[in-house]
Amino acid sequence: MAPNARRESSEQDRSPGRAAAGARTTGRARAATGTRALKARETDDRILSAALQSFGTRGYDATSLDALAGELGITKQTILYHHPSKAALLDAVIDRASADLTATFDQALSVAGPGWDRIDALVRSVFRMALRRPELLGLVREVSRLGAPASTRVAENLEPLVARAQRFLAAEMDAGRMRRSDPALVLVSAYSTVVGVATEVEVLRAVGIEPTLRSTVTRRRELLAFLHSALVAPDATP
Amino acid sequence: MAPNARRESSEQDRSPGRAAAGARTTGRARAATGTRALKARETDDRILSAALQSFGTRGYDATSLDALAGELGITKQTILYHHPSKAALLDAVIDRASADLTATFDQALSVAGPGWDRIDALVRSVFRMALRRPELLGLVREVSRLGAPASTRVAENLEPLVARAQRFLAAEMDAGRMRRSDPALVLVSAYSTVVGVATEVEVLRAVGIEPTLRSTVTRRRELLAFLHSALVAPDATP
DNA sequence: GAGATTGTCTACCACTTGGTAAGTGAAGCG
DNA sequence: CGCTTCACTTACCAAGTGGTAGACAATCTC
Repeated sequence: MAPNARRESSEQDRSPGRAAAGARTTGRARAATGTRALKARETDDRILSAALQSFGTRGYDATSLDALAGELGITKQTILYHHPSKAALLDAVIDRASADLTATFDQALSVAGPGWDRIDALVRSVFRMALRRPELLGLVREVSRLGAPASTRVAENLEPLVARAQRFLAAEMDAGRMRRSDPALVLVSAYSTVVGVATEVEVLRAVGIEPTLRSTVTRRRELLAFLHSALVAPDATP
Repeated sequence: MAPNARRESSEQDRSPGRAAAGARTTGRARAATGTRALKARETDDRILSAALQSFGTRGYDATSLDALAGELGITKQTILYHHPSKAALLDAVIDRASADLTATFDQALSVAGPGWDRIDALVRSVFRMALRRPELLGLVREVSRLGAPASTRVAENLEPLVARAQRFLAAEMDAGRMRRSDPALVLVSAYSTVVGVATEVEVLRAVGIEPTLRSTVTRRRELLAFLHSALVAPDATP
């Protein structure tokens, strides 16, 4: 069954890490940074990585804690020690994926120029992610399918990113470099298109496109042209 | 687990109906159309409807045969009588959904004019479907996620539709009414965009759009503008 | 170094999963 | 009418499911 009963409050009450994260030297109050705690955090890290991988590709329901533990060489109960339930594990995975996504985009945008170049950089970033870390986009889609408690979390986590994108689109429209329309709707269209083209391998295969590296480059170029035509104001760009 | 071991051949060997479908008067060889067989076909129909609904919304893994049987007021074994396994049930559901999709599109295109009007009609058709029969598009996406044996079946079933769309795009490009580019790639972009916008309710919610009927109309209009800008050649349309 | 704490494991449990075996009653057939 | 076939059911089952209880050894605290 889908995860229904999830505690909505209580934030991050799961045992190790996080609680004192951010401050490297925790000082007094709880030293907590011995070799033991460190190794535990490493275990938790491996758990989160494997869970992200599996949730994002196989899916949440299709991933069992036993299987997860199996491929990690630990027992299921170790997972349940770090995360009190499967639903809580999903929450933690969502948080990690959100952080990864945000970091990747921030990095891509930080080296990009102004105007259209930012969209170009973003699309390239998404395609690179679809190739190298397909589980990230897969998780977003999977969680969006799972609905209520989990999808809300993703939405909250990615809200800064969304807000930033909307501000950018609005500014571009104000400057006359883009066709004027509702930024939120343009964002949804662009998001659906980019993620769809980047991820829906099966659909590509259905229309006779084998997803090789070569064809991926072609697709990206084609998509950028598609987006450019749709977004940029007719007399704005060289 | 995902459905892996599925018999690939043997076509439609599931018990009732279908075998002699197409010929109203089966003549000799097996009368098979008594009140009993009829009622059986009706049962199978209800099974397929409920399964399509559940597979398309909750997902394949999240749907148990017990739950399915429960909401139908029959026993799980009745389902397994009509379809030898859950995977076989999925195949049957895919066939039904494909037929529905094809029929809907055919109908939409049969009343549409030439050129851009055909795309307009198609997009409207998809949006209507996303509102009234969300399980159909949901199933396509779900199956595309499940991969290998099931997704192949969808691809095969929808191949005529895809081929038709590609021929249409190629013709439009030849006539100079559309920007010249790879029809297959344009099709993927358009597909991703339309289905994405039509189905990803959670994403919409994330950017602050509540999916009311009113906003759906707005989104559809906006998307049509988006597609029009991306596809139509600059000096082709009024 | 005694005792508390922490991370991990062994053992178990109630429940659900897809699937099988063996009927059962009624419609169809000669 | 007797007998077969068909649509469907009751009764199971082995293999998993997420989750709990408790033991145990390594580490940290004093």
